[in-house]
Amino acid sequence: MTSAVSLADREGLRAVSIRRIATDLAARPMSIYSFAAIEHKDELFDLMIDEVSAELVLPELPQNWREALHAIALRLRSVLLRHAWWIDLIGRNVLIGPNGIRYREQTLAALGDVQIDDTLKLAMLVAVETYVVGQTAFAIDEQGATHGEGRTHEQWQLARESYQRALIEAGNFPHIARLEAFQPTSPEDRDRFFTLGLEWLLAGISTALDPATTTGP
Amino acid sequence: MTSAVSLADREGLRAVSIRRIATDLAARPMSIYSFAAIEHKDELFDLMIDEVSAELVLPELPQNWREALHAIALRLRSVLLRHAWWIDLIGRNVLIGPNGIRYREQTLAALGDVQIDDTLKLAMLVAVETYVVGQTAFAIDEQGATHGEGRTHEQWQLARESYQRALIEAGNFPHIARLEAFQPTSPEDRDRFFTLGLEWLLAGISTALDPATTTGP
DNA sequence: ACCTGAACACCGTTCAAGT
DNA sequence: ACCTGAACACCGTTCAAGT
Repeated sequence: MTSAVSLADREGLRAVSIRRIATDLAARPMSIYSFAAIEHKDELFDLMIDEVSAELVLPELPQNWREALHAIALRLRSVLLRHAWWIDLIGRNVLIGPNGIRYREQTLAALGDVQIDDTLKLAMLVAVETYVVGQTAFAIDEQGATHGEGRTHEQWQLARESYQRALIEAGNFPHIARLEAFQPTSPEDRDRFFTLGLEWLLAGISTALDPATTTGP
Repeated sequence: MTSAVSLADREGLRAVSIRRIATDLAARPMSIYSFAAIEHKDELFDLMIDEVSAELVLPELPQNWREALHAIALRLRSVLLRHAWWIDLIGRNVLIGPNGIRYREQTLAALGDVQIDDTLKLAMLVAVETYVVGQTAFAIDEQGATHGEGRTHEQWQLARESYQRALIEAGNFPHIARLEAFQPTSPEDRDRFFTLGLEWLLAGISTALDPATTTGP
């Protein structure tokens, strides 16, 4: 459902309704069920996720496992940021469609030549993937892309700051006060946090692998 | 809103409606807005999140930074699993309430004695936290706690397996076929994946810290 | 000025009436 | 047997009527 995806990209997941899509397609609400071959609205979300999953597959995968995982992580993050509504479905819809499988095959291929236990291999891929998902959820949350339904982003940010400043001044929070940790992060901060953490995770994975068994330099 | 939290725990976030809560409280729908001091339903979710955020705060924080981060990560995971609906809000509602601030203060305290750049410190905390959120989203997704609205979990699992088996057999996915990677993971697998990845991440963070500056042994 | 019930503008989905 | 429009059982929120 290309139209559903672009609708969600533009107006958020809340705007995606059977009736709205029907109107956009100049069809009747009930026609959507037969047209998209779905029984419930949730299956529409599955289709949307599979559609954007196609964007996850890289044209070429670096030979070196670490570079490959790095490239996969960056791509996943950019796709999730491009389709921020995906985060709202992250606990509900497993990657099960055809494109999801292609993506899974590629992630497995990234560690294909590494000679380790299969469970460990899967654990490494899951660790990187879940890290990226978590970081992106944080980024989307912080950028407040999905907040400004009633008020603008600026208004929301202002309300948050003054509310929190009052809370912090009322209580005893030395670490927060020192760090000014409740300042909303900038996009640059979020990029930097993401890259730093990814490197730490990959470094940890690297030490868990016997260097002799890897294909990389 | 204790009643809203327990309702979400029992029946999922979808069941949480202004009208349903009003009925449970033997009140009129519109009374909820003044009773909970909210202007929009989204603010009810903020209140729910702050309520369960109280469970994040540990009674005692280990002195050693690595043990402290480990304990914080385990607690966050268990709270998120106990209130699985939280994942559905993960991209929408920043932790801004009073209890969220107490939690933030404690996480900052975990690295309080470590002598490093403040931004780096924040990056480490964000890395651990987002990793836990991502892993927990994966776990909730896999356990399918939120799926069984129409069909039971078993039916859903079966449908998923046969659908995917067909897809995999039709295409050319050597790595998936070899690993049987699309088998749904067991709870034990998910626990193991979580712990392994957390150790890798903490190991990576550890190497980024000059060992001499840490307080641990 | 405050409260509140009816009303409005939406939902997803059922189901019976029509072909 | 299939399609489809009306209807049902919900939503969040507005707003005017009542106090």
